[in-house]
Amino acid sequence: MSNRVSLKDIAQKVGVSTALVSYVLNGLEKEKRVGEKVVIQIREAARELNYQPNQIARSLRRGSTKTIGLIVFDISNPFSAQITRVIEDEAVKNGFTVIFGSSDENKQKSEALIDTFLYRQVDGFIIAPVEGTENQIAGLIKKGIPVVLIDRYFLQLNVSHVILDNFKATFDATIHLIQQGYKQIKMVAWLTSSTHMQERVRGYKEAMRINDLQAEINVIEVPLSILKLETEAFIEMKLQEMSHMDALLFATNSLTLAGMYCINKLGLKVPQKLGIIGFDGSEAFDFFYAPLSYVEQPLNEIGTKAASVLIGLINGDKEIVQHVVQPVLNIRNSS
Amino acid sequence: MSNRVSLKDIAQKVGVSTALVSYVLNGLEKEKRVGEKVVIQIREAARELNYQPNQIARSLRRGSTKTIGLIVFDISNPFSAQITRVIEDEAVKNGFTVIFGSSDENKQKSEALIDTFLYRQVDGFIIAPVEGTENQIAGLIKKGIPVVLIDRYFLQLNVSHVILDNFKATFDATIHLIQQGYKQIKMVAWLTSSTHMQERVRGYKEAMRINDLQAEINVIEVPLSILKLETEAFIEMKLQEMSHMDALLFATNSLTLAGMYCINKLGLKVPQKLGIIGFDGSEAFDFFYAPLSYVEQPLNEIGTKAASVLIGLINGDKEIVQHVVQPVLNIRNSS
DNA sequence: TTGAAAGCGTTACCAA
DNA sequence: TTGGTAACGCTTTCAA
Repeated sequence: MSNRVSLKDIAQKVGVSTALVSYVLNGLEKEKRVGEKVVIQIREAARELNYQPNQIARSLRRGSTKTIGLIVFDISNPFSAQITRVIEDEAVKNGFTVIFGSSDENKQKSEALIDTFLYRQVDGFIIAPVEGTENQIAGLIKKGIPVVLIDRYFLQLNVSHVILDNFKATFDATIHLIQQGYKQIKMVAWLTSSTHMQERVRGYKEAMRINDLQAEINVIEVPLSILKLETEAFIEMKLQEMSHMDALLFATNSLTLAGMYCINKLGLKVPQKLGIIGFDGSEAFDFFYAPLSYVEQPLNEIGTKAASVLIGLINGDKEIVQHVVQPVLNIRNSS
Repeated sequence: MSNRVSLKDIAQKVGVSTALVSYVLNGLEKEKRVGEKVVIQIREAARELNYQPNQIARSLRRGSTKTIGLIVFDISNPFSAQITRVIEDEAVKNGFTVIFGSSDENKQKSEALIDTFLYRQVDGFIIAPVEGTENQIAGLIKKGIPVVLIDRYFLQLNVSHVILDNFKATFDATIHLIQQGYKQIKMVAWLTSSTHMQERVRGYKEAMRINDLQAEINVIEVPLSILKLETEAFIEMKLQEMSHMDALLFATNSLTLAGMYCINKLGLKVPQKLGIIGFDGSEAFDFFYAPLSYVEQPLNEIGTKAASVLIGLINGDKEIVQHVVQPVLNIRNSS
């Protein structure tokens, strides 16, 4: 009972060529000066046969699919999911559909996804790029395919991106901790050479430095290769080794959550014995016994901007847009 | 610098027809008995020219897109996001790509998404169906398009689905509360005639009934139309009106979270004065001062099963599969 | 063993 | 002004 009605069926029924039907159904009847009665007949027939245009055929012909390929780290992660939602809305508003994939921070998966999306002729990409995939991104650019990076970028690559002011994020957070009287402030970060992580570490260090606290600078670097459950154990171990420490600044959401479990387990008193600032929001932060202060990324702005820049590029904009959004420091009971 | 290399380019370069190239690049050289040197030449040329097959053209020709259309309520909601991830993995494993959209529990959006995905010729749908969209789903079935519903289903509709045993979920939870000595157990649910919600309410009522607690049955019904922030205020109001109550059972994740905010605000002592059981997991549950007991849906099973059933249908299975998964009751400090 | 050619459903060029 | 018809890139049948 498949409803495969094509332009040809309508054309036959009305007794005209498919061209006319196409014009009318695309609203070009004025421009192409199609006879009035023919227009009405075609409209009528289309409704009667319940005609549904075939986007695949249209895409093949037009050379554009009205599809955006989105690559995030993990769609089940709230950060990815929220930004995906914002991108979806902006895409739909502009008549685009989103196909997505999760890279799991894995180079091979990233490449496989890019290839799949290329085969499917996406009009452009929004990518949260995995470390070490400069060449994959560069390859897209060389092919002339519109790309916007989010969350992270590559210094050597002249590509549009929308990212957080990572330096300012941790700089402000550290300054706040110092103002609250904390001095032995340690940071928990991922061990990676990614620019965004380097910038977050630099923000912390710089804030410490200009307050004459160099001696206290100490970054707990968690290897990326570690499994989720091990993260907690690793941080716990490091915290116990730490001889003096009165505040902790976390570099990402996942590290914050792992840290919260540790702090609960070790029974550290927040904020009296230990000040904490987390990264990104989470409902879990609200229910920690001392609701967490945290650095908030304006996800709406990032997503909307990324999508609109990409759609601009798809529509022919030539200008590379590198947009930096400002973090918001939400202060609550934990610092 | 666009890399538009087609079969024809390779054919020309090697001096053969596009048919041969197609065979070789699809691995049919044995079956079609293509000459050995020709095979090698074609492979070589394809690599040299960096040939990328055009899925759009292939889809048009084959009449299948290897694409799954996924409609969830809201991709930014962790429940949707997690199940999406599972579906993604299963899809990728089988060579499918996922296009998705958020319905926001809105009939119009649901219909628009279905239409968009139809135009795009998806091979099948996985849908968490919005209340009142029976006809939209029925329309797909009538067209012969494979559909699998998740989370909810329609009694009148004979469609494949994968859902939770909703009755058992709340029945078991209520029984547990009763066994812990709670008697004045109230339920917080959405006000809707959806089967899944009705079943959850029924599970609660039945457990109360068989324990001679009919008199205590009381369902706080939150209107669906309410805004997120209002949910909290509404529940708070109802809780204050409640003259006697010693336990609360929440019917969904969002209601649980809203309830947790209220309980914190009203300063109710959990579990001494009030037992709580939530629905679905959440990191926030872990950090509530009395870590929450909750009914867990096996999301992995739901997603995997839904995807595999759908792929089965796409590949020609005729059988309608209606799969019910079992809830897991996780008991912790709050009950 | 190979190739010509017919489509898939649409759009858009160009001829009348 | 209107309407054929070629072409988008691929698969697949049929003939050579």
